[in-house]
Amino acid sequence: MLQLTYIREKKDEAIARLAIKNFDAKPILEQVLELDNDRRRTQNELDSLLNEANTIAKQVGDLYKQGKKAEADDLKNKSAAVKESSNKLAEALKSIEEEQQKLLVTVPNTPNLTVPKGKTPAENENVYEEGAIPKLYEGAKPHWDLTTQYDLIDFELGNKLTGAGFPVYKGKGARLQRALINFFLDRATAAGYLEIQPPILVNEASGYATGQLPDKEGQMYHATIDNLYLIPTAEVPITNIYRDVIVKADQLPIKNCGYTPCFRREAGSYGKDVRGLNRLHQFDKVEIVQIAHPDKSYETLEEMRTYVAGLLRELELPFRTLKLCGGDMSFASALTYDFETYSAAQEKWLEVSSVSNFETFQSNRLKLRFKEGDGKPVLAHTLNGSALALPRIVACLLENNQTAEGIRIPKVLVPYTGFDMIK
RNA sequence: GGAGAAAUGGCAGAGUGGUCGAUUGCGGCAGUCUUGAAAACUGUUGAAGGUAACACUUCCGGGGGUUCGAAUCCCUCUUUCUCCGCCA
Repeated sequence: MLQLTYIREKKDEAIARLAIKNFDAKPILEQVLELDNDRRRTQNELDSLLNEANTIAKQVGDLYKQGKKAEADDLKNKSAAVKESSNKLAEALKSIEEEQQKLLVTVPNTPNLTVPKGKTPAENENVYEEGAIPKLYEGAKPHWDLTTQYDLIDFELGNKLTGAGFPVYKGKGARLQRALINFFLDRATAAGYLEIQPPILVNEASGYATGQLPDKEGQMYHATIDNLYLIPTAEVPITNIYRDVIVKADQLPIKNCGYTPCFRREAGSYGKDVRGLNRLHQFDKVEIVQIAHPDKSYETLEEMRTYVAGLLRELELPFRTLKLCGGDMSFASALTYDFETYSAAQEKWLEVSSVSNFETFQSNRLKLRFKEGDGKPVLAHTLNGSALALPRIVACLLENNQTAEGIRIPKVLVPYTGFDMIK
């Protein structure tokens, strides 16, 4: 959620920046500001009425002490009238605030000024590319055939147990999952991230604070009996650790990482992109989260970007980094880098990580602030990224490393898998 | 799941209807002293709205109520603790 003071002070800048996301902010922001004036005026009136009521109450107390009962009763009547009008104003204030809030939550984050204009993924800016596209041997197969051939992942069985998009990993397939998770967690810990193991169900308040609710409600699995949501990413519980928290400036940056399964309903996704591991309802991911000083958050973003690139390099996967254009960015992000690895048998790039700076967009809803010395609390910047999501990495590893003799495991993973070939 | 107790500022812990946003201690910050530090002493120290700055308003787990007036009384929800039951 955008900060009201920002809209108040830099409305035109906000409108210009939101135009990069192809969002016409002018009418909404103007309405928000109008409501803001209403709100302040109403609050002022209410405050002076309450002041009056407080004064009367004190006088009544004094009069009783002095034994002047008749005068006290007089004042009590006066108080009743004041109370009636203050109640009315309080209600008006509440509805103004609600209306304003309703509008504010529909406004996306203002993108960084370096974000390229554009509407579709085709307009994302390819900022970096590394690694050679592998040439596969004759008879190479897509991963969904390899997983069957080597009995690594059983999609049909998952379908029986739960439904489409819930695969069952078996034997070396399961071991490869565990290896990747441990590899990612070890690397993150070595890079200074504190490992967190959060709950994978969260309450409504958490969903709201990181922005999954109310707009993306249909994308989360909802355990209605207890009104809990299955997390779509570890970002939700980990970022919510800092909801309503004021940290000290010298604690920044805060670096957390966590492995969790992630659950996504993926309502509205069809077609060949959902084949095999490309799009699942349940998948595993290690997430990295940072809370940074506003002056440092873009340095932090670059650091995270370098970190993710390092992981892909170690896994020997060809990858590229895209700076997302305004139209392809998420609602909450100010700047996002996507990482894609090349899937050699599918002959296409697959998104495996997304690293974003949210600036104060999340922290405003979270009320996540930091304090410098005796200064006033200031909203911190939040950032997060996948490091990494497993399924598409697995797809690329299987496809790119397949040989007539079997599938080769990258060197860095061998200590974790305990085998160097899947035969 | 049953019975009882509790929820107050970063922490501990007073406060049971009237200058209580809240005594006090610890912690934090600033200063005095010191070559420096510690100790001691002095001062300061919650958040939100509002204002040019004050004023002013709101917040004592959440919500509602009683009252001229609520941290204090009532209702309700949540959470925690103790005992019992069940259990990976």
